[in-house]
Order: sequence, then C-alpha cells, then structure tokens
Amino acid sequence: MSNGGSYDPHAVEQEIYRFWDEGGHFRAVADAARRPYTIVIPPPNVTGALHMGHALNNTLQDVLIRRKRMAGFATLWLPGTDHAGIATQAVVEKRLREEQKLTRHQIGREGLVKKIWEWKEDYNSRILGQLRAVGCSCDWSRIRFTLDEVCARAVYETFFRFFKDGLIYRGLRLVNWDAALQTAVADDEIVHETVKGSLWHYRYPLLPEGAEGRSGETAKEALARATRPDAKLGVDYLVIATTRPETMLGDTAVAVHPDDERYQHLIGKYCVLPLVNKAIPIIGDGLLVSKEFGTGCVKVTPGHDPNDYAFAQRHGVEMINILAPDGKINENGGAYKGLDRYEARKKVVVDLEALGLMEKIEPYETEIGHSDRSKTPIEPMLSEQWFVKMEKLAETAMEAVRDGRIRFFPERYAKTYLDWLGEKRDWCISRQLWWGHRIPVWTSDSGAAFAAPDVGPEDLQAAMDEGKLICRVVQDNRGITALAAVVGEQQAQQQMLGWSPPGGANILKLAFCPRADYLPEFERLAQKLGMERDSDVLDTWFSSALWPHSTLGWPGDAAQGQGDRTSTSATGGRRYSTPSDLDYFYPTDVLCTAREIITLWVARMVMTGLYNVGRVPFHHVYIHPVIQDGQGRRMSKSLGNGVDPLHIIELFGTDAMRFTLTQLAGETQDIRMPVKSIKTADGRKINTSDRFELGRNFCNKLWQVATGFVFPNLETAAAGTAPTPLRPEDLAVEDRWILSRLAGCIEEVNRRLDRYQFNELANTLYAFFWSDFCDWYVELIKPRLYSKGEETETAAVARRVLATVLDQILRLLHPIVPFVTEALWKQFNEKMPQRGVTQIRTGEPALITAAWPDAAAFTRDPEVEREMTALQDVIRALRDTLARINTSRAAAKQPAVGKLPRAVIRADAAIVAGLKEQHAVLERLGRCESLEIGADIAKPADAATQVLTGVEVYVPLAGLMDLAAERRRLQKERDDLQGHIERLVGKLSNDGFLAKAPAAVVEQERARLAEMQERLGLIDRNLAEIAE
RNA sequence: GGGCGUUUAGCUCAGUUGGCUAGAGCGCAUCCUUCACACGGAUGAGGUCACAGGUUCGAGUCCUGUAACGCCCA
Repeated sequence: MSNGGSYDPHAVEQEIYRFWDEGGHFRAVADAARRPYTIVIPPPNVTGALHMGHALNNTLQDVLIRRKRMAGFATLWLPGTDHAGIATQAVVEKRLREEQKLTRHQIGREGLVKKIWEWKEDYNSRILGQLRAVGCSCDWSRIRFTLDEVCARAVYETFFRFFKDGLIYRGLRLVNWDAALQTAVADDEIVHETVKGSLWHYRYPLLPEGAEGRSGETAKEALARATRPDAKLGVDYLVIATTRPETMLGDTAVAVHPDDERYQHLIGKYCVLPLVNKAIPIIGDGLLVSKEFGTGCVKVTPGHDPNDYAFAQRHGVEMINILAPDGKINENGGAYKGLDRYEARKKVVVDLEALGLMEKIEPYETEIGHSDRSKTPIEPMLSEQWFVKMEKLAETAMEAVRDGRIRFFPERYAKTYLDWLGEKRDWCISRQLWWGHRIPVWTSDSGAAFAAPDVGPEDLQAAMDEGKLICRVVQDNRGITALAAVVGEQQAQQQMLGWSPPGGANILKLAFCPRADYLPEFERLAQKLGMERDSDVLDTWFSSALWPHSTLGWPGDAAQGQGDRTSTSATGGRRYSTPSDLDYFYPTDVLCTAREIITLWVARMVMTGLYNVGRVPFHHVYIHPVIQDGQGRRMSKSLGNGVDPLHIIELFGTDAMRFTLTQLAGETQDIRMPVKSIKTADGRKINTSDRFELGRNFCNKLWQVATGFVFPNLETAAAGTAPTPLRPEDLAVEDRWILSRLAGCIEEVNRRLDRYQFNELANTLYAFFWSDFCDWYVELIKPRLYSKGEETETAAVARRVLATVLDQILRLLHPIVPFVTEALWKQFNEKMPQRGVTQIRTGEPALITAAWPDAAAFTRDPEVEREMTALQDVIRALRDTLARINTSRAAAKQPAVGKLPRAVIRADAAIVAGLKEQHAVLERLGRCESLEIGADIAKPADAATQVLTGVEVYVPLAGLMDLAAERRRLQKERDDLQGHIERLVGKLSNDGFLAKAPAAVVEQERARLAEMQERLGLIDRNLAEIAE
C-alpha cells in the first residue's frame, strides 16, 4: 500500500482529545465505591514554554493516570502552574527595559505586577495548550495557580501557623545579592563563571604593642613605620592579597594560620586597617587560612564573604555591611560612600598606592558567581531576611522516608533527600521582589503614634485574644532583642501595645501576623494604625511546598476559628466538617519530578504536608531521568540544543513522541538524545532527533495491522450473529500460544508499571506486539483465514482470537499511545463490537475508560510456548538456508530463487507429530515447495544441513549453490559448539561446582551438555557426509 | 572538597535474587516491491561487558581500588 495507508496522527489527535474532554472523562469525582488515585502535577513555571523534560515528565504521569483510570480507580490528575517569583519578574523586567527603557521603580509595584499578570496569562494558556497537545488527561476543572485565591489562603494560613509556633524569625544573614534586580537570590540561581581579574597585594601596618588605645601608637605612626624602606614583614606590616580590594572597607579582622611560624607571635595583636584607620584584631584560624596559599594572611570581611562570615561566627567578630542595595558603597564606607563598588575598587587601589602600601598587582583568574537572572556578579551581603526554623520540620520529613511512609523510585534518591534534610539549614523565605505572596507581617516601631480615631491597641488585643492575630517582638540572629530578653516576650508585647517602652533606649519593633481569613480585615486596621506591611514577598517554594494540599482546598473550614493542627495530626487527619477533595484525594499517590528538585521542593512538601495536614503528601516519589543532547550536555537555550515538544509532535505525532519518551525512561539519571537541526518545508529551522522514528514506526505498524489486516478480516465474519464463548479445545496451537503470551505480557506490564520501569514497559509491549503478534501470530493464521471456499470453523476461531488479542493490545497500549489506540477503538467497535474468547464482552464506547486487562482471564501454557519455540526454530532454519542460497547465487550472478524446491526434516519421535501437524505452516513460512517430515527419514544427498535440538533440517543444494560454502559454515558452527562444550565439561568436572551449586543448576548444565553433545555428533556426521 | 551516576555491538541502551552459549532498537550487509505494513518483511555479521585486584563452585551482575565522562551539593 502507498503512503495513503500510513497513520496520520494530525488527522485524529485534536478530535480525539475533544472527545475525551467533552465526554467528561478527565473529571475526577470523589466516589466512596472506588479507590482514589491522585497525582498533582509539578506546576510548570509560567516563565516560559514547556521543553522536552516537561514532555517526558507529563507523559509518564499521564501513563500512570490512564492506567489507573482504566483499572477502575477514581483518578485525579490535578493541573496547574507556578508563578516562579524571581524568574518571571526577571523576564518581564528585562522586556520592560528593552522595549520601553523603563525600570520597575519607574512604573511602580502595582504597574509591574499588572504587567507580570499579563505575561502570566499569555504563557499560562500556552503551557496548558502544550499539555493538551501532549495528550495529558488532567482534570481541567480543578486547575490551580500558585498565586490564586485558594493557594494564597493556604500560604497565609501556613505562615500564620509557623509564626504562631515560633518557627519563623527575622535575622541578619549573608545572602547572595543581585544588585541589578536588587534582591537576594537563592544558591541555585547562581551560575559560576571564570572571570579575568587581578590579585592585589598590599600592606596592613602592624600595631605590635596591641590595639592603638593601649600602645599609644597612632595609626599614622604605624603607617609611617610600615612604609619605611627598612620596614620588615611580620614586624612592621603584614601583606594581604585580595581580588576585591574595596571590601577592605568592611574588614573587621586579619586571619593567619595558627601553626604558621611567620605570624604565630602576632595572634592576639592588632593591625591598622588603612584608609579607614582603625585597629582590627589578628586571629589564628586553621579553616580560613592556608599556610601555603597567597601571603598566608587573609583579610576578613564578614559582611561580604561567606567564608569570612563563617569565620566571624566562629570567633565572634564584628560584621559590617558596606553596600547599599543598588551596589553602591553605603555610609559605613566613610569617604567612599555613594561610589559604585567598581568605582570604589579603583579609588581604593589608587589611595593605597598613594600611601605606599601597594606591593604588587598580579593578573588572576577567578570563579565569580553571577545571577542566573540578571547575569551580573553576585555580591554576598548582610541583610535582614525572614527564616523558617528547620530543626523539627526536617526531622519529621526525614522520619517519613526512614519508616517507609514515603518511598523513592529509584531508591537511591532517598539518600539525596535525607542528606540534605540532615543539614537542617534554616530556610530563607523572603525575597526582595514584587511578584509573589507578600509577607503577611506588619511591623510597628515603638514610639509611633498608635491609635486612630476609631481604633487603638485594644482592637489588636481583641484580635489576639480571638486567636486570629499573633504579635511577636522582632528577633534578629543574636536572639530576641534586649527588651524581650530582660522582661520576656509576653510582657514586652503588652508594654509595647500599651506604649510604655522602658528606658527608651531600645528602639523595638513589633511584628503582627494575621491568620489567612482575617488578613483583609487586618490590612485595613493596620493601615488606620499606621503600621507598615513588610515589602518582601515569599520564596516561590513556600507556595510550591503546599501544592499537594493547597490545591485540594486546604485549610478548608479548619482555618476558621481556632483550628487546631496538633489534634488533626494526632488522629491522622480527616477532621473536616464536610467531605472534601482533601479528604478523598489526599495523600496523593505519586509525585513525578526531576532530581534537582528533590531538596528544593520534595523535601519541603513533605514538611508542610506533615505540619499542616498531619499526613505525608504522597506515598511514592518517582524521579525521572534528565534528557541531554548527543554529547551528554543539558539542553538549553544558550546552547541551542533544545528540542521543542511541539516540533516533535508536528513531525512525528504525539503518540510517537510519547512512545519514544516512555521507551527512553529507564532508571539511569540521564537520557541521551542526539539532536539534529533541520529545515521544514515552510523554511523554519528546528531541532529534532532521529530517536522519535522508533515511536512513529511503532504507531504506524499498529495502525497498519489493525486497519489493513485485522479489520478487513473481521468483515468476512458472519455479520449480525452474536458470538458464543469458545471452549479451550476449539483453539489451535497458535491460538493457545498467543493467548499464553498475552497473559505473560499483561503480568509483565503491570509489574513494570508498579515499579515505574517505563522503558521496560514500552519494550515489553513492543516485543509482544511486533514479534509475537505481527511477525508470528498474524502470519501463522493467514492460511486459516485465506483457505478457499466457505467460511470454516478454524477461520472463525482465528478471527475471534485475532480480535481478542488486538482488543487487549489496544487497552495495554492506550496509556502510552492514547490517540492512535482510541482512534482504532472506534473503528473496532463498528466492525466487531462483541469480542472475547471464553468470555464475550461488548467493547466499551471509549477506550480511555475501558477495563484494564486481567492476566487471569487468559491461560498461560508453558508447554505450548515450548512447542512454538521449536516450530519457530525450524522455520528460521529454512529461511536461513534460503537466504544463504540467494546470497551465494547473487555472488555468482545467478538469479535468486523465491522458494526452496524441496526440504526434508528429520525429527525425534517426541516432536515429529507436532511438526507434521504444522506441515502447511512450515511450507508457507519456511518458503518451500515441497516438504517431507519424518522420524526416520533419510538425508538427501548434497544437502545443506541445520542441526537443532532434536531436529535436522536438510535442503538439497543440487543446482542451487556450491556445497563448499555450506561446509565452511557447518565447520564454524562445530568449532563454536566445541568451545562451549569444553567449558561445560570443565565446569561439570569441577568438584566444587558439583558440591556447592544448587542441584537444579547442576542438572540444568548436565542437560545442556547432553544436548550440545548430541548436536555435535549430528554435525560431525553431516560434515562427514558432505566431505569432499 | 562531599555525594550520586555512567562506562556492555559502529550509535542509543536493556541485562531483575550472581547460573549467560550476553539481548533490543537504530545503523551495516544480503535477499525480497509475495494480496496489513518499504515508517515494511526475511536472514546475517558485529562484543576481552572501562581497567586492576578480591569474594565465590561460578562475576556483565557482589566487594575494594584506578581511570574517564557527567550530574547534584558545598
């Protein structure tokens, strides 16, 4: 048939998706009579379109969901998207800059947020369109967005509970500061690049007698001594080396190695910080300083270097921040205030040179962290941030994996999770952005006028008494501020509310956090009272962390009044006044995601799920591999090696993409996908990969055999008569064989699915469909179907089995290739609605909700499978001989022969009857004109010989080809066999093997040796007979 | 620096609790446009399982070490 018969995915896909959607098949309904099966989608960022990794991840989720839906579960696949705070704000700001030359400060908070919402609407619909194109069977009626009302309520409720339980604090921490975007960025949002710079070496004058106050020596005198021609290193000065000279303005110490003889005597002494002219201590520290590296002396800038920050914490050294948020030097930089950090660098260098302190300047290459979003160098900087205490939360999340409530697939990823949580590093949740959930904390300075005409402190007290408002004295990283430390937090709050700050020396702050449902009302109250809301927003992961329960409606009614979390967790959840999605669908069953997100997201979902709901958010975590290009590099925009799922769908069809991706998803951590660039018919340049041909060919084969072979043959069946159940004895050998193989296939498919072994799932189905069904079963029954004359009983049985097996194949394949199978299902139901072998069933109207196959409905028959294997071997021997004859004839420039004129099969008595029964099949599939079979049949003269187990296949070669080649082939086979026999004999004469190996293994090896020796004997005999 | 992964046919990968005469797809070679399918059928060639030790009757598989490549976290 021409190309006209090929499967055309684009002709059916959209229509079928509409058929499912409009038929309500995606909608999840809580149904007490069924078991739930839930997956929440890892929400894609609205920053950009979906890439191949998303296609993979969502295909696999759809495979899981569709299988369970067919198996009768009340399935929910809940879709949604993530607002992706910094990423989305950064792309919108960038566009604003490029297109309108405006900064966010120029258009203001409201204006920017409005612009981002527009971007969000655009990309959100794009992403949802892509998910539909991939075939995802999500329940679109339940779609969520991390910033929508339902999710926001969960965010604020969680924040409130954390706040109430003392899990949230404010502190001064070293953060990665992006001076362009003016926000802290997370560690994973930094890319390290090698940058050419300089290493500046310069002198810090020593104050050998101690700090300046005690010695009486002024900084000026020390400086003069340090620059004299006879000044000595280690006596008059130290030399430090740095790549960032301007940071010296914030130096608060100099560190040397405690074991370094050169400087040991200086530990505890002081030196002068030039330009600033103050004394800073010299401290011994083996961690920060390496004796061998550089000058052996390290300047310490705790406010702007992570290692120095750690040092300062170890030694209790002062920390100074010299940078303003825009990257300029602040008031702590004295005379340098107002200079950009790079201008300050130049000026510091010039000034040090002028003082005669500069020793040398070396070219130097260094790794500098750049913001992934703004591409500018990151400045480590001290800043006020909000944190969540991890100690207890992390412990509960670790326990859930240790005790097996949560299992990872592949198992090894549990280690990543446990290792990271084990560090229990407090989670910085504030971001200096405008796009996100604004932190629900209002602060008030002591001493501010704290009453409006109609409201006052007593209204706050009332709200606190009702449990809908929490007030805390702001803490910093050194603990509670002075007042609270003295009189206790409770009293401090009361005094502050009543406006009697004691002493008046301490400026204190009170922080108010309303519970979610009280937030809008409190906002108005706070405004009247002149309180300011924190301007930061929450880390995106804060809302993502709640995703499995926030999307299902948590906190539900529990947020009203005095919802008590602890009693909920004690009883294992389910304390809600009305049955809800949360009751029914939570915990979800499996989370499918990528490994880089185990720490950022998976761990946090477990913590909040346990904290808020009292139950784990999912039972299984499946980590899928990462798709790379042919050279093992990540796919990225900058490398231009990304493959767009929509392009693949355009070129190969959705099912082809899905099948290929499923087939690639093994248990390794990477997938290689060689990428090539092509030009489309309409001139676009796009990336694709040859690997998708596998899926396309598979779908086409399925389409061809169904529409070109099975369906036309069903039409021949008597129309209108209802089929009656068949008895086992009605079935031919090949019928029983394919049904036995089917039973095995179903079992294996279930096993692979349960273990998330998607590649093996695809391979199992590929092999069963292509080899067993198409290559063998279809060919085996053709003689029965094409027998001349009237409809025969055996043909009718063959049609019934053929239809049944195809029916089961379509069901088994549907989760992976839903479109082509659903399209074929429709046609199938028209041709033959009632199908089955021993049980007759009417095909369900939609395959998407048709029953999942049951292996127990078919009989496994190992005996029949063995018989078929023997038959296949004989057929292959005949085909092999014909192929060799034609190869030899081609070499001799003789025309090919289409069939073997004659073949003779000698078989052991045990097998011969079975082979005789298959006489017609052997002739047809073995391609021979005349075939003789017998137990004692004589070998023809000058014949090609194939020796199988218990069977010899002879083909007389007279007039077909030369015997010599045949002799060589047989000789080679003999040599190979001889080698194997020698190894087996060695094994079986090894006393250790006989004594220690299991009896069954020894027996098996003996049998194998016997069989090989028998074959060797036959080969030798045949070789002798065709000897020259 | 710590952790994890990979290394098996020209390429991309399987290989379950050690029992293997090491498999698949693509590619290659030869034949076949035979009435489902050339996006196809048939047949075949192709491997020191990265390397070195060890455990074991037996190692692609388990242990130790080495090398290369990659990812994650510092």
